[in-house]
Amino acid sequence: MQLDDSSRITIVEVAEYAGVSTATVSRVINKSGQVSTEAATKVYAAIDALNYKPNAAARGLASRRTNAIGLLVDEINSEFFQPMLRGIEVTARASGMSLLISSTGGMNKASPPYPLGENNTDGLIVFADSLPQEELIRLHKIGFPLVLLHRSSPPNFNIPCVTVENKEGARRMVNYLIKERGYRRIALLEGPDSHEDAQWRKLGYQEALAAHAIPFDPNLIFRGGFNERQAYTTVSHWLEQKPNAEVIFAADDDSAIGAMMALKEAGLRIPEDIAIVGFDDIRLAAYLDPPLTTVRAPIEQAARIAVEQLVKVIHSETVELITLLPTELVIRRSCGC
Amino acid sequence: MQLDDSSRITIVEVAEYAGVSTATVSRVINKSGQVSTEAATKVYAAIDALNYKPNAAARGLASRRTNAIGLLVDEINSEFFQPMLRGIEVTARASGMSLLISSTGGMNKASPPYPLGENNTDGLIVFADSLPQEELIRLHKIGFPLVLLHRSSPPNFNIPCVTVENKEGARRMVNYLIKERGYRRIALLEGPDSHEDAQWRKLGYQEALAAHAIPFDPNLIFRGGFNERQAYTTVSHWLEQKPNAEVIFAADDDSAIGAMMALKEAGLRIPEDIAIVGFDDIRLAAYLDPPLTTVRAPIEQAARIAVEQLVKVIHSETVELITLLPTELVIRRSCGC
DNA sequence: CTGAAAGCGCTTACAG
DNA sequence: CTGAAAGCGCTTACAG
Repeated sequence: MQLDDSSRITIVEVAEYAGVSTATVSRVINKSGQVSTEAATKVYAAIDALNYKPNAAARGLASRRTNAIGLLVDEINSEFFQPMLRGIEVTARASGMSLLISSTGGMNKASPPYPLGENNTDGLIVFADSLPQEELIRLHKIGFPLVLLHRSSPPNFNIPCVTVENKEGARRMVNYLIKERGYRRIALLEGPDSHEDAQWRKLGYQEALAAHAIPFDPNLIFRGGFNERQAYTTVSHWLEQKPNAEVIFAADDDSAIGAMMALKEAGLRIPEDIAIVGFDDIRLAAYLDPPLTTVRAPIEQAARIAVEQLVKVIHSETVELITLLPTELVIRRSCGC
Repeated sequence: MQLDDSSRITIVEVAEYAGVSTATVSRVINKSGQVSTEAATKVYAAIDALNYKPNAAARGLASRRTNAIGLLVDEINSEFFQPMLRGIEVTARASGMSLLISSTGGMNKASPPYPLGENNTDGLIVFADSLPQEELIRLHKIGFPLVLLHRSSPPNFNIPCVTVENKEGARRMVNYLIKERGYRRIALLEGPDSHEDAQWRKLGYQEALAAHAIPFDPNLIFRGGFNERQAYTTVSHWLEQKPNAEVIFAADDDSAIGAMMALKEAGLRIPEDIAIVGFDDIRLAAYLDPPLTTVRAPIEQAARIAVEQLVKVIHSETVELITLLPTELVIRRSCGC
């Protein structure tokens, strides 16, 4: 279906209607350069009368700016993304930038082409492991604005990143389980190795154990994959071996949900027979039976800040290289409180 | 921060490197027109060697296509959006289209400019009430590809739409409450008037009552606003007047959650003192206490189909004018079963 | 099958 | 404060 060409209004028509040059129209639209009030008034009137809308592609080509930022994620596969996408969309729009969203989930992430980059955006928010390190470095080297979300910069490259206090949150949670609840056999349902949130949370778990002189036991580490289904399967199999953990620390709430389902199916009572805690505090966490003790992560806020930083980088302003947002323990009944 | 200009590879460099014209390079990239295998091989080699990426703005300007589709929503404010955004992103990428997402939530929706339209996309998915009817009609009149999601076409304009069987789902739910559960005083916690899902669901409610000769009682209609907080407030106030409804039909699961909270706070047992049901079957519904009886809506599937249709419209293919996806009763304990 | 050239609709030095 | 003109990096008739 072709657009009705007769209705295509360009800057030329506006200029003619207003009796000025296209350069002046451009200056008025972009509020760039000096324009007399008189000329500006005529231009605004013309724009209104003709219902003119600048062509984004032409602007982009001429100015070498797209006025768009991109968000790259792996896959929109959990509740986690609702607050994140909301924060990004709201802030992008408030900054006057268009927002392009794409995922690299289906493709071979190791090699190009990637859907978003220097040819179609002014800058990119890269979530977690949605892009390989080499591509990050390539983009950064050509001076392309980049902000990492829930991931830190490759060493020596200083790409700004925004994330939450994963290690500290996990450390505090495990510390709480040991000190306040008296648990010593704490299983970890860990996230994917490729996901930095998972790595930091595991580290926090290990540090807390060490601080209490509890030896790290590899037999208490299991794959939850930040994924309900995988956690369910893992925990179901695990239970067949009569494990003697007192509590499961699920590295995110999604895997906690899967684990809880497996525990219940095995006839175990939570938290009497085995306790469980999660991480993130997604909306569902408070509604589980029993309600899930977890670590609250400010997901929407991190997303907002990432966009604000990206806009600054695009404008060549300086930004924090590392933004670490505090997390907070949320004690509910699943840990035996 | 300026991109390193020396690294800017254009189609001209590729053509020189390959020893062909830019027209040939363009034909290879776009697989348009005839190109000898020999020439194509050289071009591919050049693209690889130079790490060339076509400039999206230039392509858009020259071809008058942006290769992008837009999604317009009101506000990304509930879990509902996770499956919807996922469905749209996945299908857009599978179709080789970029995806622009924006919301009209903060702005005065009645008047332009709108963030997405004919100047920056090849077509638009318009969700619910994110755009006023006049803008829809304006876009459609200039031949701009449009698909409506969870909303039907303005009369006489035949804009393709994709939605779920709201009326039928609501009708079946209320019918079930009357016939199987014996309820007769059924309160409706309705959604926003501006949201078509809300209108159809109310209609289904009314039809089911009529079919059983139960008079429609305006005193049993309350505003839930498709919103947990609003539903909570509404139901809390309502309870102060000692209402005698036997069951609440919340027009979506979010408002059902708010209502349940208000009921519990008032010391009412669900479903013994008052039953409740919802609509949508968001993930949380199954985890509520008691688990929520609701109507399952295929949200992700509707989103996928909408994008597929939009791509067809962009390619001037014919599509269904109305796609109505079936909904399904999901019986859980909140209705007294 | 291929290339020269016009043109897409803007922005931006440059000159005045 | 204003305009003429070049140019952004592609695509696409057109001619061969």
